[in-house]
Amino acid sequence: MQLDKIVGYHKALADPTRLRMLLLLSKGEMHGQALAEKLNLSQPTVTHHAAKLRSAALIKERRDKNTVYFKLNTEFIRNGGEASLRFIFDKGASEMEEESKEQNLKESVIRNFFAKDGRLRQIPAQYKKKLIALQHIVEQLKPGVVYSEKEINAFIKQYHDDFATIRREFIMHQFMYRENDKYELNPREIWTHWESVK
Amino acid sequence: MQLDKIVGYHKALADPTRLRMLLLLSKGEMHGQALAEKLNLSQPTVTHHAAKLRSAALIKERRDKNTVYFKLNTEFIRNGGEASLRFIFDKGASEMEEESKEQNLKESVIRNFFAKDGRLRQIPAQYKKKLIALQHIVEQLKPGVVYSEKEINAFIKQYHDDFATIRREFIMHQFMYRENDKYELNPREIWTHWESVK
DNA sequence: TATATAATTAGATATATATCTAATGAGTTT
DNA sequence: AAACTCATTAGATATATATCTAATTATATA
Repeated sequence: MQLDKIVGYHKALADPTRLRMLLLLSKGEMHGQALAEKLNLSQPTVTHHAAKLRSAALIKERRDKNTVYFKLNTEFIRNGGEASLRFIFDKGASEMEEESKEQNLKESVIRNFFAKDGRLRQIPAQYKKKLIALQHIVEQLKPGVVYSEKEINAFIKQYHDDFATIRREFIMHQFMYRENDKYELNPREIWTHWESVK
Repeated sequence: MQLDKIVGYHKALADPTRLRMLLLLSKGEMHGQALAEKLNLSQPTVTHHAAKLRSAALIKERRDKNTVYFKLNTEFIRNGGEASLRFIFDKGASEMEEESKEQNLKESVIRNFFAKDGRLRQIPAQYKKKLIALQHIVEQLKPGVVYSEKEINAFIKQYHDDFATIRREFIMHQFMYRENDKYELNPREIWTHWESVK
């Protein structure tokens, strides 16, 4: 049971200093020293908070020379808050100890929505099943590889003709990360954040 | 929503025991003893957590005889999560008044620190005034243009001989942005320094 | 009135964490 | 190589908080 992920998410946001950091970053990326100065904190304190925000997937970092720039993980923030409480409502009558149920569902989705040749028959309408199908496809991409939009489209078309929709869902649900029309897989921790809990 | 409110909201959700309470309550209302038993906790501990959830408006209570029943504050939970992060993307309205107040200071700094030929007499020691002087200079650069370090140095030397210090301050205070020795103006929203984040 | 049940408050303790300074690391510039 | 700059790690400290037991309060019933 991954309550810990949700707890971590809210812990990251349960501190005024970190909220102020996010507020500053909402205007654009900043490096550590600038943040420390704006917030009247020491650099180590900024590092401390940045680590928490990063491990909750709320910010991303980029390094230039020896300075590190932080910026919001915007897409995640937009979706994360809502997702973090969905588990309260989406949870059926089933108890927490039934994690195997998750596995069954996964297998049934793959069995029923994917043809023998591996193509996706149709995009599941049900939220949970859709995520499972998306994840099944996205797992065929290689971590760390930067793909062009063309490449992503071609890749998706192997599975389904509506590549535009699926490509958008990849971004929407944090399976991938897009910058300047370059696509890259997000780390697994980010896109296994919630779905196992609901 | 105020910063403290948001912090309180996330603090309430930043604990596994409280999440499990919400999960239990999502199936229907329960009284304290039942919760204590289900969660393997003492009654006082349940009281403790219930108080936190209540003051974050996540649950409501009802009393019958001498037992207290808890239930989810469903509407709030459905809306509150989204709202709690919207502040990051909204523009703070209270910052507007501050800006007019600072206009006077700005004029006085430009009057006192810049000579008639436009050169900077000296770099102000006071933090706020220094920022104003830096901004006054940096505003002469064109947005969107990528400058080399040589060009930046030459540009600054029109205003002051110590170009190295001022160039560093440009970066430090987010007026400019450096990547691979190329310099570029940051968008104005980033270096509008005098809205402090309290 | 006395007794029983549920909840809260008080007080103690252990763990977590926000922050600082000092030391170290990593990368750049001279 | 030495000096510089930004970031991180280590270690210390103070505050917050999750949990317990014991005592108290509130309500109901015999």
